[in-house]
Amino acid sequence: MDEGLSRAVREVFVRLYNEGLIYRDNYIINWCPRCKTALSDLEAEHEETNGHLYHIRYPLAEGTGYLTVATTRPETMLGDTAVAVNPDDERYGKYVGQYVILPIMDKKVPVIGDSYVDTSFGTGVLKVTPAHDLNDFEIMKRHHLEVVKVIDDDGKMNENAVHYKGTDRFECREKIIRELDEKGLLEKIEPYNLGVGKCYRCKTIVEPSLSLQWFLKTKPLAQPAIEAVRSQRVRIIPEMWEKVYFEWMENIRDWCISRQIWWGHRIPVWYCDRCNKTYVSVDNIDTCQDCKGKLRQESDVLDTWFSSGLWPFTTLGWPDNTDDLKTFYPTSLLITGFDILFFWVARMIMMGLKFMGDVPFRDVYIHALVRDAEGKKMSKSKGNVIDPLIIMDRYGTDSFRFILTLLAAQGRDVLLSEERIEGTRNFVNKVWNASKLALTFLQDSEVAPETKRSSYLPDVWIRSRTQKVIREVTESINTYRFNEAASSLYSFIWHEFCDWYLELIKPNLYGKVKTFDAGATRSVLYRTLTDIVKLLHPIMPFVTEEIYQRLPGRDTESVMTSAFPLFNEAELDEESEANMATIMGVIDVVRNIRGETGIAPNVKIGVVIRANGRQSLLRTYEYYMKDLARIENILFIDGNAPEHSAVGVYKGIEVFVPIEGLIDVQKELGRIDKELVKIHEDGEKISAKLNNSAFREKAPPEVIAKNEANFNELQEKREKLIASRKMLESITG
RNA sequence: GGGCGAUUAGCUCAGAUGGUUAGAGCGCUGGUCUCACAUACCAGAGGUCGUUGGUUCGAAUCCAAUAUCGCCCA
Repeated sequence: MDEGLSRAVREVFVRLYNEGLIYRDNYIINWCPRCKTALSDLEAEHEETNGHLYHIRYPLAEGTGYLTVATTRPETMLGDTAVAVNPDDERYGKYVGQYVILPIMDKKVPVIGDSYVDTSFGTGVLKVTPAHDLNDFEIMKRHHLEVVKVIDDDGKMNENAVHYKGTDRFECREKIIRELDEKGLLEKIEPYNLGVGKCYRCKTIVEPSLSLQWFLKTKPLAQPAIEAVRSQRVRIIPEMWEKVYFEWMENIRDWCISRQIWWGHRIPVWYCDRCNKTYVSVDNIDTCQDCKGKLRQESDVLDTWFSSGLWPFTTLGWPDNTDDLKTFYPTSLLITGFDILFFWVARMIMMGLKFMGDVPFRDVYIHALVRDAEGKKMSKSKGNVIDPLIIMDRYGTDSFRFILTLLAAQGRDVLLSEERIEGTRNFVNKVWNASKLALTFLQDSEVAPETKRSSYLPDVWIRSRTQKVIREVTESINTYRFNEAASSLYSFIWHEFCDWYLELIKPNLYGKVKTFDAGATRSVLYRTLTDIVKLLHPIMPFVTEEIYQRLPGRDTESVMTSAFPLFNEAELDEESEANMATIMGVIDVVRNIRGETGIAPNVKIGVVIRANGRQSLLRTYEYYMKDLARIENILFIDGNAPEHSAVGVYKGIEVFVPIEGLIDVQKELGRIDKELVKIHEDGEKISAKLNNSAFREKAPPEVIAKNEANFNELQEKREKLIASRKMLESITG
């Protein structure tokens, strides 16, 4: 044990003891017969188990007849010291004050009345075993009953168990049932599901047992800790977990902190065997002050979670007021799993408030749990564990990290399958290949291209989009929505940067188009690639570092030490984004016609565009549209549409593809019809709103305007498609 | 028994403070080895948002009930 931490633990123990918050008492605790130690309530895990409810007859002491008790644990009857009924129970109320004979033991025990007894459970008669059941123990205190322990620390019956002495508790159960049956006292056995407490460490069924242990009074500590979360001095994220925290804290019970194991902080208490005096001390002591007798230190140690709860300040040097403590307490964030919310987080908050007078951390982020593809918790015994090392070996660390981030939606567990990891491996591959291309465009120079403002639309657009992504990612990370950060990056990089931007700058950088300043484009490419690498770095550290190392004129030795991109509003450009949308929209229309009507990819086509006022924009970027949609030539028109052609519409811009000899007219008519159906369905939904007078009266104007605009756009598109359809039809007709 | 959560395309899931014509990845269908990437590219199909009521001009989103599943605490 670390010297400093040991001191701190003792210090805490002594202070709490002196304040009366730590005490030693006989109480029912969870005992693990295998580990031979007491456990806290949290360390006894309750598990639903198929068991039985045994109905046993306890003969009345006076006269004939009996009371039938129902129990799941017949072996404990040897330690019964009473039988309890609800005094309001019409069936049994009259027996209160009488006695029954405890079978096997042949012992007279009283029938008592206690409102704790649930009349609807079992027979309504409860056997009371104060030494082996918490509720029975409480009843014992109310009625001043005798306490008889019948199970020892090994889980075997002890000397109080008459002829069952030395028998294992479960074996004893069987034997007792047999004996009762032989004596005609076993009424029936019913199947019954019950929650059985098991040792969290070894899964042995714990024995509730009366035992002398050390306890921490938790209510006074819990109250401020509840308040701290309620007032948001500590934020638990996702918020849902606050409810769980409150639920537990408000029903908290005293904490059994002593353990009978050989490892741990030994309890700093000394006993004088001669005069029975007890000392509690930070420093070791060996002689009794009163009788000068030799002192014996408590052999029990503390629950490991006791010292863990002190971790946020003891690791910073407490109880000394060190610089570290002054500087770093309270810390800003704790990231942990929900399974130790009570074990650790709640206790750190309690202890922090108690000893530092302040919370140990501002935010607690409860991360998701990784489960297998079926949603099962991974466990070695089930054999469904996905070994991260094997996965990283197979798919790469970056893709493994990326998939975990992508799936880490708040408040939801992560279901992991190899198939999904494949998807992010492909993304990593995409990033690498895209960077490889970008770097070939940048490698001419040793230094970073000087920052230039570009007049090339895709450049302006990608910068504007990059800024928005920077803003989104930053915001997502700040609010612990890591999956949103990952998915923003995924779609931006793949579907905007790679699918569009890189394709759009190739003609300029390969020197095929000289109208735009290639140097400016190179500068934009450089900045965008750099931003992407930095944005991705927290999630994909290895590939990004590899790329960063290849960037000419990078500003730091490693991407790790470079500054995370800062949102720069000056690069936002809505108009350029709209213009790009137009160009991409027109290209999409052509691709759609090609794809759906089955024009072979290697066939170049002619296109006629009625541009609806966007002609100069489209003309400027004509080359790129041709390039990306495999167009031979574009004809801009104002007047009549070409007769024999397929048609598509983007925001009022009509795109005609003359199909003579290219496309089956029926196929094209079918394509148009499909689109008209879609437009009709969408239009219905919107017009239903617009025709509703209540909507027009009560909806905000901007919502109405938006719906109207959408509706008009659909109508316009519809009219244009219908016009073209008619023309085509007349040709075939 | 008490509490919390989930239920959206074949599968896995996104959808802050109600206003979309409900999205993504994988899978599926058709077509491409187009000079970064076939771990790719292009196009496409696929959903009465568990059910029933309610609030509202308007509900996947809010409320209530109900069903199924999961988790936590007794």
